[in-house]
Formats: sequence, structure tokens, C-alpha cells
Amino acid sequence: MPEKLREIYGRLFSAYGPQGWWPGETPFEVAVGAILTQATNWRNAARAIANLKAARALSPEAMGRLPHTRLTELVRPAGFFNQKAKRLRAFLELIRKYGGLDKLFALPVEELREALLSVPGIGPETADSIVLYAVGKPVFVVDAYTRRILVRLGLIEGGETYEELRDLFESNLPRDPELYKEYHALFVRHGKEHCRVRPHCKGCPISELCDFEKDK
DNA sequence: ACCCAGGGTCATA
DNA sequence: TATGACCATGGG
Repeated sequence: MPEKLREIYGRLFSAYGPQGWWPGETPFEVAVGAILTQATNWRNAARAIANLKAARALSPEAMGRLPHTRLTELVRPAGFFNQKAKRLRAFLELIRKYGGLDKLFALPVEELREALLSVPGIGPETADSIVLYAVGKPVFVVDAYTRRILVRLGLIEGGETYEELRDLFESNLPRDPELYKEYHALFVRHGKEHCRVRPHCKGCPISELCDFEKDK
């Protein structure tokens, strides 16, 4: 399995190159982006972030001073804006509870994950995206593309839990945050390009490893 | 006029 | 435990 995971990574990296994830100038901005991009095109999330930036609201303190309706309005282009405004405020509440972003992000990884997961609206993928891309700790981020790609490669059944898949990567790859960052980003890139629900297998860089026969 | 995005939660069965 | 509904904007 370690060899296969390296093989897949190598091919994806050769095909697509470095993805430059995560766009964002500060850890807080990255974390905010992780919430805003839930089930949403990054393009739309980026618009919401641009709004927040223009409003100088990209710090926990400044965002906390915004009226709720104002926050909702700024976040609108990201979609699900009522939920996401509420989720951002819940995240701010966690930050306050730990005495600041630095204190929160300085927690041991497992405690940090648990703390993030305790926030209503932050689930496993969002929590791990924050831990990996905002904090830089080596947790592997699993998403729908990851699962789908592994299924089509015949490496998993599909019914595995989030934690099982995360463990699959973390116990078969070196605990290297830079590797995890790039790998996840490459899965997303490859997913969009070739491995959607409706597959687009022509020119697929990992077709030789893949069982999936349709649409050739 | 569809389909779908870098998810998560809650109600039902 | 396992589906389904819901949240909502913007691009293809």
C-alpha cells in the first residue's frame, strides 16, 4: 500500500505539478476559507474572503466586532450564507474560549482536532483542513474525491469511515505536512478534471492503475 | 434547464 | 446505520 500511494502521488504530481494550496495570507484567513468553501466552488469562497478583506474583518477580533447581519452580507457570495456566518461566529467563540488563535492552534494535534470538531458546523474535513493548511500539522484531509478516486482504483470498497481513510494515508505515508498538503490538493485537482461522478477518463494520468473502464 | 462545487447537520425509518 | 432534505450562490 505505501508503494501504491507513492505511485499515485508521483503520477498526479507529474501530471499537474504543485497546486499551491492553501491560498491565504494568514492562518486565520485559511481557517475562514475552510469554512466558506464547504460544498462550494473556491471561486465563490474567494469572493467572500475578498469582501471580508475589504471590510478589514480578517482577524478574529475584527470579525467579532461585525454585526451578524453585516457578516452575513459579506459572506453572501459563498452560498449557504446564513449557516456560514453562524459557523464563523461559532469558530470565533472557540478562539475566544482558548484565549486567542495562537493559543488554540498551539494545542497538541489531537486536542486541536477535538476542539475544532466541537464547533457546530466544523466537521472532519473542515477541521483537518484547518489543522493541515492553517496550522501545518500532518493530518491527511479526506474528501469525496479522495474516496471516489480510491474506489475507482480498486483500493477500497467505499464504505469506509472518514477516520479509516485518514488512517490509511497516515499509516502508509511519512508524516510530512508538505506531502499531505500537496497530495490532497492533487486529489481535488484530479477529481475535478477526470474523476467526477460522471467520469472523464480520456487522458487520465493514472488510467494504468485504474479498473474503471467506462467512458474510454 | 439542468448539474455541481475543496460539507455538515438534522429528521426519519 | 443509513439515506434524504436542506442550506444558496455562481459558473459550465
